Formats: sequence, structure tokens, C-alpha cells
Amino acid sequence: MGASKLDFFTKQQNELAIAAKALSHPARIAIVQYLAKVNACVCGDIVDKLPLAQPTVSQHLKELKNAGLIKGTIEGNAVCYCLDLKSMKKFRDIFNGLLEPENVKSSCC
Amino acid sequence: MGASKLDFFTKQQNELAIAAKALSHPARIAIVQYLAKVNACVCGDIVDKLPLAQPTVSQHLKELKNAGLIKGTIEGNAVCYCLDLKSMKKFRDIFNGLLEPENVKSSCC
DNA sequence: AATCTATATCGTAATATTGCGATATACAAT
DNA sequence: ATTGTATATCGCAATATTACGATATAGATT
Repeated sequence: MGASKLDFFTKQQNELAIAAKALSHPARIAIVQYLAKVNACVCGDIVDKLPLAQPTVSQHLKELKNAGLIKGTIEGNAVCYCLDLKSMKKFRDIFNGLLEPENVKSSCC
Repeated sequence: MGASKLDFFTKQQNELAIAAKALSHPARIAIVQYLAKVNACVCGDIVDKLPLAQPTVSQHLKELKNAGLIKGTIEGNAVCYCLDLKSMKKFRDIFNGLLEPENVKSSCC
């Protein structure tokens, strides 16, 4: 075996896991941070910002896109990427919801 | 190759990636949700809550512990697990910070 | 001491991720 | 039409993750 038993878990659990997986690599964190910083569509210069070869960056962008965290629109012969803010916020809200009972102090540990 | 080029990225980027990786599996999401729900140390019954064998659950717990998201304290012959709220909040804050410029509407896409 | 219970670790198979050179695609510019 | 530029995909090697049976460990119970 080795494959994940995704079927047992709820839709929300799998969704959150997919988003977290998309952010589970520092290169993808760096991409998201950069897109958040410039807060606009960015064509082309993402590869220059990372210490990785172009095919590798392309693959990371694809993973972020598949997870729904970024969007890419074709602009001439380039592709413009930006955050999918709606999706990012959804993920953030679910994650924050995970910690809701934080106001109740843990009884031990 | 295939190994991550972790050295290039900042400490914060790697930390966030590690926390995200810890949450990148639905079983680990389920564990965190369960601990958040009961909001207490839980001895023993985590294995029963998941559709996975005991060694597998033990491994997932170890990963969450290594990432600092949960704590485990030995209690007799059992181990009690609970969320590391401080660490969870830290991760949440960094992640939320990632979206700070959300108030500025994207100019395209 | 022998046994039970709870959890961890080892070993291993199946699968997934990471990275990149080579190559393909697609539009732009000459 | 040829060439250049930007990005994607293919194919492969190295490594990591996932899962679990078997086994080890450690405290509790008898």
C-alpha cells in the first residue's frame, strides 16, 4: 500500500489537506508570498525570484493552481499569475475555524 | 536529485512549509480537529477514531509532534495528546499574515 | 514473575514528490 | 517563414510519504 485512504475522510478534511499540501513546500510559500506582496498579476518574473529551474517552478505553479490557491491567465505569449483571494480566504477561514475552541484553556499539558 | 532545496529559503518560509506539511494529510487534519473539539488531553482513543492501523496513527501523531502542533505527555502506560495551542496560533498568525494585502483588490484576474 | 495494555519502532512495499534536462507548444518579432 | 521568448510537458533519477505487519518497549495488573 502507501496510497492515502482519502475516501474515509470528510470533504472538508480532504480540501484542507489539499490546500495545506500546496503550501507544504517553501518554494510554493515563496511564490504565494511574492504574489501577495505585489498584489497583482505577475507575468514571467516568478522564475527569476526562485533558485529553481524553469520546469521546476512551472510544476510548483501548476500545483498551486490545481489546489485553487492561484490563478493563471494567458497574456500574449506569457502567463500572468495572481492569488485566488477567494480561495485563499476560504482556506484561511477553515483553518482558523480549526482553532475556535482556543478560548477554552486546555485542562492539561 | 529530488531532495528539497531548503537552504535557499528563509527560516519563516521553511517553518510555515513544515507546519503546512504536517497538516497536508486528512488523517492529521482529523486528529487536530478531534483534539480541538475535545479540547483536552486525550489518552488512547485516537486510534479508534481513525480508519488506520495503530502503527500508522502513531506515525501521524509523531509527525504532528515533530512539527510542534501537538504535545504528548506520558501518563502511566498511555500517552496523552493535546494541541500545542501556542504553536498552532503562531502558525495561524503567520498564515494569516500571508494574506495581509487582501484589502487591496487585485488589479486583474 | 507472567501477562495484559498502550504506544513506538523496524522493515518493507506501494506510491508520491522534487528537481531538472530535453523537448514541445504557442505566441511575438523580425 | 524563421527566429526568439515564455511556459508547459515528458521522462527519469533521487528521495520522501503512506501504510501496515511484526516486533519492541514500558508501565499496569494479576
